[in-house]
Amino acid sequence: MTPLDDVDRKLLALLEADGRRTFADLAGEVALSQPAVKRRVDRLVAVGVIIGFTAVVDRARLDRPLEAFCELRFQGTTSPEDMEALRRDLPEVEAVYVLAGDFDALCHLRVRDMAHLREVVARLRATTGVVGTKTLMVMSSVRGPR
Amino acid sequence: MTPLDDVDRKLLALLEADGRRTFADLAGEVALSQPAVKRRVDRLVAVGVIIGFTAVVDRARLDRPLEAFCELRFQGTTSPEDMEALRRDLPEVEAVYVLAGDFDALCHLRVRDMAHLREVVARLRATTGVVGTKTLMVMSSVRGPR
DNA sequence: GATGAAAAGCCCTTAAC
DNA sequence: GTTAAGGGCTTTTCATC
Repeated sequence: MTPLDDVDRKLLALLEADGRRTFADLAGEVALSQPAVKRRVDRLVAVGVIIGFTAVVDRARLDRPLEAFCELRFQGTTSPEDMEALRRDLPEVEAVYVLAGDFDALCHLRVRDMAHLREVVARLRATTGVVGTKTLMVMSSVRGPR
Repeated sequence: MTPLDDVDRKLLALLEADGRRTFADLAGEVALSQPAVKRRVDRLVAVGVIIGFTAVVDRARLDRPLEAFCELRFQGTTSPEDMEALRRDLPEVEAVYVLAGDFDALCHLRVRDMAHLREVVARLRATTGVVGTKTLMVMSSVRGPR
């Protein structure tokens, strides 16, 4: 596949900052015609560099104000795929990171309140292969589009 | 402010799944007129439930295959705002989580390679207030829309 | 306070080059 | 990569419940 050029990179940056910018608008920024921009963006999606477009929702404001990380230790027979399965099985798990080092995985959690967190951690600890956890509370966080 | 109803929640779910869906399209899904949908979405943005719209870019495929976390310890005089400033100052920092507990903050990092990671961690360690770090390498991760 | 209808203008998309 | 054109979408205004 053709490598990305500077125009593609500019388009990525612009669409990362505002995923709803119009092709007409983007065309002006990169000094290209509208159809040319559309073809480039379509291609970026097709090759998977752009996974998709999404609304960034503030879950804290919506329904899950509490955020935490849970470091997990698994027994030696557990595969990375089994660890990643936590994301599929528990809706409170936003992400699972399989680690090299001390702990085997890191779970990013979002919950309604402490009782909910207690319940989720209990479910994690009851998961096959999990032999230990260490939970870290998040007091505040920053991310999303710059 | 008016609390969110089921239509708002439906719109959020739809826009999370596809941030570029048209208002006309959304209107069909929630059985409302186009202007009504636009007003609701504008309101969700205005009140901050929708932080913004973005293209989800696969940085691993693009230019930063390596992912890591860096746990940070700060001296007692450092404010949470100062910790969060790392996200603004270092482009390799995807997110900063201010923690309650052992470490003071957790940085999510994305880098090109090990040399790049070494450089970023060095910059973190050279940051005012940082007195200790512990870096965790990510071997694989799962997240994004289910 | 929120909605629907209508209209003008802009945007998207396709086709042709 | 460009231009051109049709159709669709967005956005504003205004009347309504």
